[in-house]
Amino acid sequence: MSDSTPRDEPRLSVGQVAKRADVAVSTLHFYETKGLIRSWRNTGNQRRYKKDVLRRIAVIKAGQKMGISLSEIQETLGQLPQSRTPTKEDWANMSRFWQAQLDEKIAYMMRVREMVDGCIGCGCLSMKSCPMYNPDDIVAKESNGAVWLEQPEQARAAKNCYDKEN
Amino acid sequence: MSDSTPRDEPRLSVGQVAKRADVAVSTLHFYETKGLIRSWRNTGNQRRYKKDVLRRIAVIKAGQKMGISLSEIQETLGQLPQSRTPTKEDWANMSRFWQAQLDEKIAYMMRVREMVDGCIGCGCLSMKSCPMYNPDDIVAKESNGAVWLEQPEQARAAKNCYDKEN
DNA sequence: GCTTTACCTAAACATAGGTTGAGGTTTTAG
DNA sequence: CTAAAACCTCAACCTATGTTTAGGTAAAGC
Repeated sequence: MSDSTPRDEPRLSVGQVAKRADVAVSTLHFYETKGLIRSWRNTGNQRRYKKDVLRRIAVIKAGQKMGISLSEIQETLGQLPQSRTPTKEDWANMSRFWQAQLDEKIAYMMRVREMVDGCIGCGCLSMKSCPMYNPDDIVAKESNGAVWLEQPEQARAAKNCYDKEN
Repeated sequence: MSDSTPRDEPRLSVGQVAKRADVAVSTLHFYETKGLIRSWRNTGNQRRYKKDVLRRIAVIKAGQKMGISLSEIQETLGQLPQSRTPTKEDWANMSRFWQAQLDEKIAYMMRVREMVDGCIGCGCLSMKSCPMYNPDDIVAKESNGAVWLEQPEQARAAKNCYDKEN
C-alpha cells in the first residue's frame, strides 16, 4: 500500500539522493533504466524518491563490492515479496546468498594460485598438458558451482609436464 | 638476431596457431594490435609466426586466468630483455609477480567477506557509518597495494552501527 | 584450371557499467 | 521578475576483451 501511491512523506530530488548516496545523478538514471530503483515524478516531470531508495542503493553497492553483477542484484532484489526495499532481515538473507558466491570466487582464485605454484616449478606451459590453461581443466566452468574444487591432484600434476610442443 | 630476420625455421600460419593455442583467429589479430604478439608476412601478405608464439600465448592466458589485464600482461612482457618470449625462468619471475597481485585480490575479497559477515548481524547499511561501503573505508583504493589490510577492527565496528539516516 | 578453403583489412557489434554532451524545461534564490 | 542552478531526454562516448561481417586476395586440392 505504501508503495503504490506515495503521498505526504518527504520526497528526495535526484540531486539530494545522489549527494547522500555518493553516486552521480547519471548513475541514478542508469539504475532506473535497469529497474534497480524507481522514482515518481512531480508536476514538472522531475524525479522524486522515497527515502528508502537510499537503503536500496546501499544494498546495490554492497552487492557490487562483493562482485555481484547488476543483473544478478536486480534478480535478487526482484525476488523480495512485493519487490520491497530490503529490510534488515532481507539484507541478511541476500548477503548470505551473495556471500556464498563470493566464497566461490575466493575458492576459485585460491585454486588458480595453487596451480600457478605448481607451474612455476614446472615452467612447461604446455598447451596440451599444463593444468594452467588446459581447456577441460579444473576451472573450466568458472561460473557454475564449486565443481573444480574436487580435484586437487591436478595442481600437483603440474610438477613434471614439460614437453617439446612449444 | 634470431628475432629480426627469421629465415629457415618452420613458420606457422594464423590458422595453425589458432588451432594449437585454442584461440580464435580474430583473437590473434586482436593480440597483435595490442602488441602482445608479433608476426611476419609472407609474399602474399599472410601472417607467419615463429613457434614460440605459442608459449607467449600460453603466458598471456595464464596471466588472464590470474586476473591480470592484457595491458598489464603487455607491460610485464615488455620488461623482458629484448622483449623476448619468456623462458622458463622468465615465466617463474612473471608468475611470482602476478601471484602477488592475485594474493592481493584474494585478500581483498576475504576482507569484504569479513565485513559482510559483520554487516549481516548489523543490518544497518548506513551510508554514513557502515564500513561496507563507506567511501574512505578499508577497501577504498582497491588497486594500489594492501593498504586496506591494516585495519581489521573495522569489520567488528560494523556490529552496532544502525542509524536512522536511511 | 577451377573451386574451395584460408587469409587479408576495416568497421561494426557485443557486454558491463556507467559518463558526457546537446538542447530544452523547471525550480529556486535574490 | 529574472537569472542561475537543477533537472529533463536522448544519443554518443568510454574501457576491456574480443567476435562478426563485408568485401576482396592468396593458396591449396583435385
